[in-house]
Amino acid sequence: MPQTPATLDAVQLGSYFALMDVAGLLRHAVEQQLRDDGDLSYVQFQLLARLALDSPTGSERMTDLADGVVYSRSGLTYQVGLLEKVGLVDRAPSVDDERSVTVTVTEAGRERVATVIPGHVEVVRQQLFAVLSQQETRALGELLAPVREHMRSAPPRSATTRRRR
Amino acid sequence: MPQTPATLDAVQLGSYFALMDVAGLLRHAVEQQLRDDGDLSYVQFQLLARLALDSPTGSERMTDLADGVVYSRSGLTYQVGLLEKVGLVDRAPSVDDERSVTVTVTEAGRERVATVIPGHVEVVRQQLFAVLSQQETRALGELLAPVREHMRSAPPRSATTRRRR
DNA sequence: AATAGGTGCTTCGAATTCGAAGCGATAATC
DNA sequence: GATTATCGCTTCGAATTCGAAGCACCTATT
Repeated sequence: MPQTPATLDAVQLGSYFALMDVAGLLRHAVEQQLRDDGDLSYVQFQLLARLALDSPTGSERMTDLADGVVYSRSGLTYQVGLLEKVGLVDRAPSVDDERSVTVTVTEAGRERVATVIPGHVEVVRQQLFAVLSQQETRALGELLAPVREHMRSAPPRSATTRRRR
Repeated sequence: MPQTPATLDAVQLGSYFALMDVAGLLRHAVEQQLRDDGDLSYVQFQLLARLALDSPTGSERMTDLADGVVYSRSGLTYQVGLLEKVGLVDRAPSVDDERSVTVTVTEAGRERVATVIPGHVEVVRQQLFAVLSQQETRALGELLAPVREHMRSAPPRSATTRRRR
């Protein structure tokens, strides 16, 4: 295999670091806005948004939520517990499988998402899209979409290709 | 201002989520490799790499380190403390300013970085660059570099543009 | 239909994270 | 040059995170 040197060239390094930095900075900015405007963590927002905006029924099983978000099961239990405590979601055993727990957004949960969205969008626009043209935005998405597919197909929690020591 | 609706179009949303997802998944993969191969967290690796590879002297002030990494001061104190405890860095008061602390990589620290780098590079290549052509890799970097500049210039920890409630 | 194994979620303890408050050291102002 | 503000770092407590272990339920094998 001649084409796999143990180095990243300068272009690759630059892209890699830029990606990680941008995501980190964006996440910080977004988290602060969510905290200020709606008293939500990024994860909580993701969960609520997924339930309120993506799910037709407003409900999902814990496992499906965990798979959507990049997140551990136990962490999910914790965050959903917090959301339930403040009345933004309900939790109930699934009808067809007693093990499963179905999480459902409450009306208050939907309202909270609606409250937070405008500021959220505004931050993302200012931080990320302010410096990207429409074409560049499209290009970015088209570059990253297949990468995401690729990464999701190779589960990150167990696959390091090989493990030494 | 007619060009600032409180919405992100589908293309923007897709790019935004793809970016956050990819970065999150990549970070997971990388953290696992670092843990397995060198018993380092991602932050610790960033710190060591910056000292060992980017700094001519192998030293930096705590504040400069914190600014380079996206990280809180107290978190930095904690992690540098861990690194010092295992002998990968030294910590000493600065000569010119008694308040400052100068952190320096030790020889062991340099070796640790060297140990971890090949696997690290391999993970990044497999997760990220396996699905990107050379041109695409370049394009990604060129898209993100100005974004990073923009974000760094507007400090994320204090600027939410405006805060309600 | 009994047993063995797999699934879905939670509990637990340890580690990591942050912001606020605190402490000396330095800089700025008068 | 004394006082006041600022800076650089650490300590502290609270919150969040994870993986491992545990528990209840479901599925497959016989």
